[in-house]
Amino acid sequence: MRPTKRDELVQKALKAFYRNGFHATGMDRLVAETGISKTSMYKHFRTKEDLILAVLRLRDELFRNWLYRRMEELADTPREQLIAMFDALGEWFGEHGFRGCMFIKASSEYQDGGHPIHKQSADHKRMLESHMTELAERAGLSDPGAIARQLLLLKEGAIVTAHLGHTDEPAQDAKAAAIALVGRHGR
Amino acid sequence: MRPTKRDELVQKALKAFYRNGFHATGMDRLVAETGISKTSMYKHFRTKEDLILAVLRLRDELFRNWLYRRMEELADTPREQLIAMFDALGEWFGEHGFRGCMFIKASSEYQDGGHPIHKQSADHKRMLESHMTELAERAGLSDPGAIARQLLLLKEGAIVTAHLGHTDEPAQDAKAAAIALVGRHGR
DNA sequence: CATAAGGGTTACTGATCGGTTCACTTTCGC
DNA sequence: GCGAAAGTGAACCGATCAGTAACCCTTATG
Repeated sequence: MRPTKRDELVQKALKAFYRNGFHATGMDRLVAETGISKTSMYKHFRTKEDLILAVLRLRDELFRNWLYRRMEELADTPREQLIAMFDALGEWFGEHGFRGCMFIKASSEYQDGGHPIHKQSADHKRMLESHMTELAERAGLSDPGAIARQLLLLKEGAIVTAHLGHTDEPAQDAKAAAIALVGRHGR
Repeated sequence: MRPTKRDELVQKALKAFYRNGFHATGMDRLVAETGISKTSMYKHFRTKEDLILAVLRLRDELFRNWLYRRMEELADTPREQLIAMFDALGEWFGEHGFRGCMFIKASSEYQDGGHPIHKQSADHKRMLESHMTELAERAGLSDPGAIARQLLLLKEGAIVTAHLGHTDEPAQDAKAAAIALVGRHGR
């Protein structure tokens, strides 16, 4: 358990990539922004791609932990927690520095479906889907898989729309839609 | 001022940027793929950014024309046309070469809200919104603005999810959600 | 036929890209 | 206190980045 430079690098690289994009952030810029020498970077990661994959792993962990926890804090029942996802998203959209979903960005810059970065982004979405499906099951909704996928479509749509419009309004729109969808899936 | 090389350049650049991304597509690569000399390119466009803006203008025109027309072909009433949007999207997702929404990509690579490319992408989404709102009004739906925004959230979500998962299934999920949403907005 | 515009060719700029090398210093476990 | 591991700084690699310059070829119109 040696938590030091490597973790520090991944954390700071996460911020830099999130703020500026992957292709647009060169390794030299990373050196400048993180204060970590290039030699060190390449001792921990063979390539920039490896570093990006590590960054995405961290992001996945942080984001899912945050979202799941926030949903639980905001509501008690599984049914209400699914709805509360959009309140949590609204909070995120309102943060200054919000720049959309890192995995959508990643898959936009590394579009080929076979690319490791693209695959890892897809994994993140799949993990979200299975969590939401489980929640929908516990909520006793009919066709939990379908409702989970629909809610996630609203989530992704809200994220990109909030980013494009620099507004957190999509969170409310998505929440209203979510309430309607969950409502009619009966209990 | 006849329509020739300039239009040809924009069309071919559109394909190249769509396939490979903006930062990842250099001007030299564009020369190779389009067969048009760099000198010529820079006679028509002062910078790469100008070229990208022209590409996005073309894309906006092509995409909106295609979507609106397809919606009209697939359904007769405004209400049904709103739903048919997701059938049209499903067709798009199934095309080989589908790589998601060009404007989401653009705003992912040029994240700063003040950047012209980001702004133009936002314009595209706004035009979609006003069209869908109008359609919702003609359909006699209550709160046409809200339903239009909700349907567009489903649309954006479906696009990114289809791209990430290499499947056209999100179109059906989104359509089912859309039917539920439009249904309860009564007439 | 002249001329001018549109386009092409080739080579080039300075900056930056991802990645490597080398010589050296700091930190830490034993 | 010694040696290995970890980290640093700076120079350097070939390739590519966006963009420019100089010169030539074709074509259409007067």
